[in-house]
Amino acid sequence: MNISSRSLAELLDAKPSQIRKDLSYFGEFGKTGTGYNVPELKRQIAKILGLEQGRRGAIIGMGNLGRALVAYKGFEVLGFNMHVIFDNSPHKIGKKYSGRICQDVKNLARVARREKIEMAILTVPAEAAQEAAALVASAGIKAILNFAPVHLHVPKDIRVNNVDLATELKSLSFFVSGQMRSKGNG
Amino acid sequence: MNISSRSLAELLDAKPSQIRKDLSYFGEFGKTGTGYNVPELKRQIAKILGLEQGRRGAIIGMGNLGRALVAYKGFEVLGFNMHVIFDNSPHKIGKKYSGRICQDVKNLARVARREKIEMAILTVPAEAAQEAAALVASAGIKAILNFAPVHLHVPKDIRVNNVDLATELKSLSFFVSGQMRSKGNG
DNA sequence: TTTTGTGAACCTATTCACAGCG
DNA sequence: CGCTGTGAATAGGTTCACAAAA
Repeated sequence: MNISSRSLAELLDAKPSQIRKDLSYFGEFGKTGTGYNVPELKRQIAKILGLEQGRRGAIIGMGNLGRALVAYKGFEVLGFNMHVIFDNSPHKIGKKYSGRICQDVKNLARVARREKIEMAILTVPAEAAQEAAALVASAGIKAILNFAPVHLHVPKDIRVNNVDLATELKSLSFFVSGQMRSKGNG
Repeated sequence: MNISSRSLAELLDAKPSQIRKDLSYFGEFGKTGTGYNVPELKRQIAKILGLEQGRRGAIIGMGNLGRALVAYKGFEVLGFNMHVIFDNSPHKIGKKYSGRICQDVKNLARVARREKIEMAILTVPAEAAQEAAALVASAGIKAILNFAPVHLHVPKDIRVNNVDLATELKSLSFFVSGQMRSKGNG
């Protein structure tokens, strides 16, 4: 099964040249006149993203959002195992969520080492986020997906991706209010 | 209470010139030698984002994530009312979630008009997302915050902001795998 | 002084356009 | 032919650096 940069671009609504340029940064995956072999391209992208061997992560914060994420089945098929869960509340530590026992976040470093955790999802309240991030950092975890609406201060070898729903809604509000130039705002 | 572009930049970790340039697109909010008056700046930004009068939204899809979002208190303080909720399942329609009665998504257009809904949060399964987006579009709603991991095809006067957790995790995986140039990837 | 607002300079990203391969 | 990969050309975004304001 093959696909051209043109079809790929239609699917993602982008320009074909963008697809080709982006892929060209990592290798030559296409065949002139034919396009890209889909299973092969998929394999190559998984390799680029470091998803071949699977990645293990922890979810910190068993509030509504944290519980929703533990229950979510969609990560596993991509090679993510996000099943080690933490909280700081005595009411939650030891309880099971989606079949996993909630651990004390104080033990993050120890458990993370044992479970080979490489990434952390932060679903704690805003007030608790910076402290949680510090724990993550001192546990040697280098990647954080942060849902708390605060800017985290972390050592610069740690990557933080923020998912800020309030910002997304503000962006939509700006669009709805009708003052936008034309293209995307953040 | 005043703040300089320098302090603001430190807080957000950005360059001061970035702060000043960005604000300058919308007006002259600062005082030379003094900086920006904080409450005034806040008011101006709320005005720019169209948040003065508050915005009303619907949440479509009462799965784990949808229920977590209805329960979330953090939107209201920003001026968002996201309390009209929908699903397509007979098991959920008529049930209460965080005190709100779940409506049949088939009635989206009628309810949206009555409730002056301007934005929609989509928390439906991937397979249902395109159909839900079509319903949103025909209800006259022009802004969508989409949590489903699919690219939505909508009329071009509709804005879609995507929150794709799988993409975020892939981005972190790429970082953890250690092949990154130095700065941010999407 | 201090600090804004802004052209100019710089840097990065996107798109074009075409040689060359199958 | 059809289509990729890629330099060259554009466009877009960021940072510099300074005149003017307080």
